[in-house]
Amino acid sequence: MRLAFLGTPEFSVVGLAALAEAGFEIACVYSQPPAPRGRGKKLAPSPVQAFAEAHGLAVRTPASMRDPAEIAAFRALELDAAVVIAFGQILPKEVLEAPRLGAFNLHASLLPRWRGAAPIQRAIMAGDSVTGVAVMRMTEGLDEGPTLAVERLRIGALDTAGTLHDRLAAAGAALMARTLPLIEAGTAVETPQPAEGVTYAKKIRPKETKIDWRRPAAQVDCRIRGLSPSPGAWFEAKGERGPVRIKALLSRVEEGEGAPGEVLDDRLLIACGEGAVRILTAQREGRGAQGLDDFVRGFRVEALAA
RNA sequence: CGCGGGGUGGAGCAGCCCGGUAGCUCGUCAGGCUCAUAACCUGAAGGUCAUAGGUUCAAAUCCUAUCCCCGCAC
Repeated sequence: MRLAFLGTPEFSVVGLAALAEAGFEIACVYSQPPAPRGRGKKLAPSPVQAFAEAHGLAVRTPASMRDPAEIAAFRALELDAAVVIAFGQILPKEVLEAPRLGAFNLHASLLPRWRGAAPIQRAIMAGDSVTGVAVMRMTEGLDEGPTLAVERLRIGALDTAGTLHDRLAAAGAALMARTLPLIEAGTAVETPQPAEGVTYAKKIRPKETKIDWRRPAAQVDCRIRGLSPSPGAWFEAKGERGPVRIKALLSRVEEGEGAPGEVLDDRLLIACGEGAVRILTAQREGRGAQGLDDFVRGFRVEALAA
């Protein structure tokens, strides 16, 4: 099968690698153009672009797929199908309809729940116990197309967006690789998404990352794990030279009572609006992530900053 | 040239401002105590203080350059 692959972040790389490995012909890889990333605001290629170049695949990084010249070039590829995994751009109808069989998207949620940008994080933040991956035929609406294959995955109590991301990426990559042949054979069944249960996974905003200890422990815990490892939920503790910003990367709900934000013991047990949360993995500014034992050895949290 | 933090025995940190004996918590090893222990007590091993220069009688500490890690912003 002759494919174009459109994707940008690490999540997409897993899918691209799987398709290449499975022997699909990757006519061209599309990714978002290099953008200033990381420290020093240096221009860096997206993970997908980096992977594609390292593996000798043709890559294009147009600023917009709406560009008529870009659309013409896309048509000229004479594709069987386009595979889109977290590309980061809305694709015009002309692009979706250019490949012989159409364009197919891998989405990391049980559609129609969590359509949109940050489905993995939102699922954990909402306290969902199950999520999944879905292959769907792309239509013009945002993640509204009919699904062709779905796989469910449980969300564990200690799952973070990071661990779940990895499992979903692997499961999704395999699902896509399995489903494409069915699509080509014409045996794949398209199921319209139900009208009920639609939710949207909005992009994570920095404002959402500060921990609000007044919320119930379960919610605080979900937020911590849903935002971990990136961008990370954080709070400020009282340090000798002023407040120290600490990221909570993994937590667990525990018994405990106290005023919200009260430090209940010397092992990062902090009172919430209801119950308490113990932080199991933490990271302070300038340092790497540390497990509870290591963190506590070098930095004692006695009270949170006001 | 975006802003900032950090690299100190195996792990996590303090010491740096105000140069002068290598400190703390833990781990490891040996011994002791104990019915016993991840508990407690005693002792020991283990460090080119990221790297390269410089200043100085003397540098973990001050100056310069380089490498690596991290947070914010993006």
